[in-house]
Amino acid sequence: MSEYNHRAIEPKWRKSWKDNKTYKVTEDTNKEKFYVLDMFPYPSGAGLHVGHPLGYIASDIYARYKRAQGYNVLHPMGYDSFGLPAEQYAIQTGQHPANTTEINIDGCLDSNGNIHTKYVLENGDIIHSALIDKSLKTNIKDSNYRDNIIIGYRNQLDQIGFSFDWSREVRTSDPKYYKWTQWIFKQIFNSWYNKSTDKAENIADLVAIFEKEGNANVNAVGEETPVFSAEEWNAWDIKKQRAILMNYRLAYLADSWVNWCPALGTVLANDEVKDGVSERGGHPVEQKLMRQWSMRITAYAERLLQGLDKIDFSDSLKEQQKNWIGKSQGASVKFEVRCSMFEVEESQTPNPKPQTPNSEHKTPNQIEVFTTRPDTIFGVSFMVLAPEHPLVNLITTPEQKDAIEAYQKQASLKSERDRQSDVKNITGAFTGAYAIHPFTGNKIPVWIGDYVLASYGTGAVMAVPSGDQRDWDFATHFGIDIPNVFEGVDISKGAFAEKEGLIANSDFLNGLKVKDAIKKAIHAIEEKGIGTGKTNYRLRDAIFSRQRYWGEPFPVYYQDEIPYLIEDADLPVTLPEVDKYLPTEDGEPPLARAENWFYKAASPTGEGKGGVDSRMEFNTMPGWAGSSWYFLRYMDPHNENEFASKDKLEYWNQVDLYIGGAEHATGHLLYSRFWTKFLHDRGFISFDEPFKKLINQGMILGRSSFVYRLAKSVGATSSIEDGKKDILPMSEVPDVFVTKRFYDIRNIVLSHQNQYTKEDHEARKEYTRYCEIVNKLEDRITEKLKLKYPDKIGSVDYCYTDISPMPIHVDISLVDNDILDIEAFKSWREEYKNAEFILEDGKYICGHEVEKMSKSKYNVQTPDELVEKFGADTLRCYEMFLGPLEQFKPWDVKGINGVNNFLRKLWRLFHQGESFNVSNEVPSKEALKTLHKTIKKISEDLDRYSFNTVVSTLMIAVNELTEQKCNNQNILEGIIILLAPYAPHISEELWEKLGHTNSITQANWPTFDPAMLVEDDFEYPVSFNGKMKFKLLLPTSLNPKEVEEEVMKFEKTIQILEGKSPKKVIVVPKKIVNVVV
RNA sequence: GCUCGAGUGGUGGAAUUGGUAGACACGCAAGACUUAAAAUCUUGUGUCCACUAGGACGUGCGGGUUCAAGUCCCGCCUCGAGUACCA
Repeated sequence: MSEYNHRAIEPKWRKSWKDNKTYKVTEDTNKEKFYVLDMFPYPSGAGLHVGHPLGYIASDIYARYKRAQGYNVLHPMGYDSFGLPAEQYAIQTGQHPANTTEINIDGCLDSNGNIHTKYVLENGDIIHSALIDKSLKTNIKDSNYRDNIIIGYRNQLDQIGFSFDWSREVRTSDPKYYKWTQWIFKQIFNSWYNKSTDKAENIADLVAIFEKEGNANVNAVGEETPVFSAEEWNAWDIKKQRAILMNYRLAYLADSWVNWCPALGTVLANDEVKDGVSERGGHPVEQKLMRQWSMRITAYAERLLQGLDKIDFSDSLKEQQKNWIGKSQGASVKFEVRCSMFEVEESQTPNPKPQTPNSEHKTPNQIEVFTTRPDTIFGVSFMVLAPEHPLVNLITTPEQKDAIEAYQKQASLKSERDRQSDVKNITGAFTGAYAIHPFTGNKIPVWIGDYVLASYGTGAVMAVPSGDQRDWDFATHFGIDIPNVFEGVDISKGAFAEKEGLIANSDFLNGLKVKDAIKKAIHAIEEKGIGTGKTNYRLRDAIFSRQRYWGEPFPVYYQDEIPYLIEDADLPVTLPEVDKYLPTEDGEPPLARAENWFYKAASPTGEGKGGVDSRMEFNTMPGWAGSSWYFLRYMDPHNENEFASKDKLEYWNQVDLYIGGAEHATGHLLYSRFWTKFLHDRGFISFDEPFKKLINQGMILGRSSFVYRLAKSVGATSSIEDGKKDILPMSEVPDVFVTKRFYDIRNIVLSHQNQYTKEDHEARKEYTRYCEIVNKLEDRITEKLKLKYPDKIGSVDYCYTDISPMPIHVDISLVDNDILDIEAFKSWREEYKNAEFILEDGKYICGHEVEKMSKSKYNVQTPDELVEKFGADTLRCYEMFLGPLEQFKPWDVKGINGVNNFLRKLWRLFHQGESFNVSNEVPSKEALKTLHKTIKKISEDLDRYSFNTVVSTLMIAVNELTEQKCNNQNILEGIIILLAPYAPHISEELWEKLGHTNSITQANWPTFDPAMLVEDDFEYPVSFNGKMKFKLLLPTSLNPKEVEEEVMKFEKTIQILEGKSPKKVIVVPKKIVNVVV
């Protein structure tokens, strides 16, 4: 066996690793730990394409590298297995999502490659949940039925040779796992956020305070709650007490405006909505007021922001989180409102309450606003309220009532999306009411307008048209005053929004710089008692309910519509069986279909009694629930008493390296940081950031191939009188495909219609030539058709002159090096079997384009076929070799041969002819130099996560050793240890052949010895005025002065200087010489 | 619009702190082996001029700092990502 044969080597070692549990890891306090984690996947039936394993390969390499360095490495994998696709499929087919999820993960084939009988019907048809393409009926008698069978995520992953400790696998949909998701929910429910200690605390402590002294001194994050005394609290019944506590809980039930997606039948979190449509599926989303569970993530806004400084995430990701949190500093100010209606309407309570978590106490005759520019308060010439603002109905004068109501109605009909796309359209209505300027006493009109959002700040703004473009536009549109409060600035064309310059026309702020004016203004506002300095966040509380089936049930039941928690002993609350996975007729979530779903246990704590009046919660938790803490469960995945033991949590601690896609920037990565901080606050874990270092892998894009089809039509050339009846059917006319050159040349000719450069002339000539070929072909086709269908009317007409040839995606498997396999293409589709081709140099050249990989573009490359053809080691190296991990890059199979050649070349270093052949002689100085510079470079590269350059370095090493004809055992052993993280199978095989009985995964990373790289000579590049002219080999022992002398003596120097003497000579030892002339 | 990131041969990319631009690989071309093909090996390959020696230009564009700039600074252009009435 002298040739490298991955088909023999790779299965052998994968079996060995499995049998010997090579990658099983236990807590070993003698070793330093290292935790390498991948974002776990949602297991879809479509399986993996080459883009998916990219991050897993990188993390696997890093895990293996750290292991070789002596770390105890935790490197687990699992599945985020709750999710929409399985549920949508369940709705369509009635299949339980647990079944399809299992199929997608485990696959349908046994170890011999035969389908499990449970997926085969009596007549041999395969049940369609086992098929990748569900629309294709497939029978086990079909010769290639395996092509359409789900291989299973796990099987696909296993082929690539990852070093995951699979004994730690978790699945979020496994009741053993979600038991603890529910348990964590209970902790969050039973917690409140104490602003004084700046952390989450047990709600029982809060109850104790209420019982003792009421809530007057409680400084908590939560809904506005009227002050009550201990006596009042103690006198209330449990229902009332529970209702009050809901204002404080970190997981709370409230009526909130939510993103309702009718097509999906559920609400979505803000990060699940993109451009006004759902991220998954692109369905429209509307605002709806619903009773929902929410998580009070806003309590953590500041800590989530500050925590970013402690963690190593990319700048762009930190930036995204910062924007999402959206901190802004300024002041909140109250404006008095004068309105004759007040006396009449004052007693009425406003409703419905908008979602304004930050709003302070308001009496009905005040409008509270938030501003970041209190320095411009003298520039206020009107106020604007959001149309939904509760004050609007109270302050509107009778004369304006109709106009206001009409506007409110119009605004409420607009979806979020319409509002966004309608930014330029300025709309609003005057309420008839006036506010009083707190400093000037001027009357300022109060308007409503939908450019003010009900959900941000207080839902109202003080409009400063001179300093804010939106206010300026509004004022200009409605003819409102624009008082200028900036010194020497022209505001006739637009607002001046810069935070620079001096303030003018502003009484006590005149002549101050913006920064100073802000301070002074806040001071004055506070002194007057009309407001305070304030910080606002854009971050909203996270909606935690989903009206779906396939998610974690809440550990919650209701009595008198008050929620109570299920006892720990009764966890997990498992998903009940339902007849359909759809909402009920009255719009309740699918879980409401479950029969007799009540909490039957009597509660020992006396809160809620259980029984048939204790219905369970019908909502389920969102996708991010299970993924917010899974990295903790890997530490102790089988623990039945705790989510993970304290010791193990302490040992494994934070994730040292986390790799995954950037699409989770504001979802998963923010939520898991939030839960980690919460668990830290409540003393369950010792750290408050989950991920120390994060790398976002870039997407691998597909390289699509195109063929160009000419437009065709069938025209009637003869009349009916000729005795011919039917018109020739279009499908009988063969398609004509032109090569890429025709397409290009046509575009060139058309884009330069009136220019007659030489190139254009050439292009025209070439184009004419092509057109003639097309004409001839057309004649030939017409003749053929006439013979075949003598009694039909019509001739073919190719519209190459006025209709552009149409680029059509063609399956990349039919194209090699842009050359189309014409025969394969003809049999690809029935409609192409008679197709004709216009070639160039006898070949059909396809066009290409880089786009996202997708089935519909026929550019998907699966790892399976590459593993089959080249081996997993080649695939692993190639995916890394492609370019920097973070970068988006096109997939192109062409280069994979080069990487495969490298492994074969490496194999040959160990062999001579047919036999394995390594020597035990003392290695040459050269070979040692090659080895040690490789050790140095690879270690440095891996330390900075430069995965691609490592492959090049290994190639260089192998090239050099081949050149040196080195087959020295010591050297080659070093090289394969360095290679092992990238190509573990071949390394294990060669390691074994070198006589080792242990696994190469136990070998130590070689140590770099600088002495091996010491050189006697250095080849100095000598440049003149910075331009390199020649190289000169000089002893490294020379000092700069001596180097200069040697250079000046050298004949080429004298030649270049032409007798002139240099102004200066710069010598950087062992780097460069620069002669300045 | 705002924020962040990126622009280097025919292609993917390398150049880590300012110090030989284009490593490594693909592709292409020529040659060797072969009846032939595949595989393998050898050589060449930034552009232009000279086609030998050599010279000029060259990292999106324009300027600057420096003995020296892909790398630092200023101003633009293009592409990508995120975000968008956030007061």
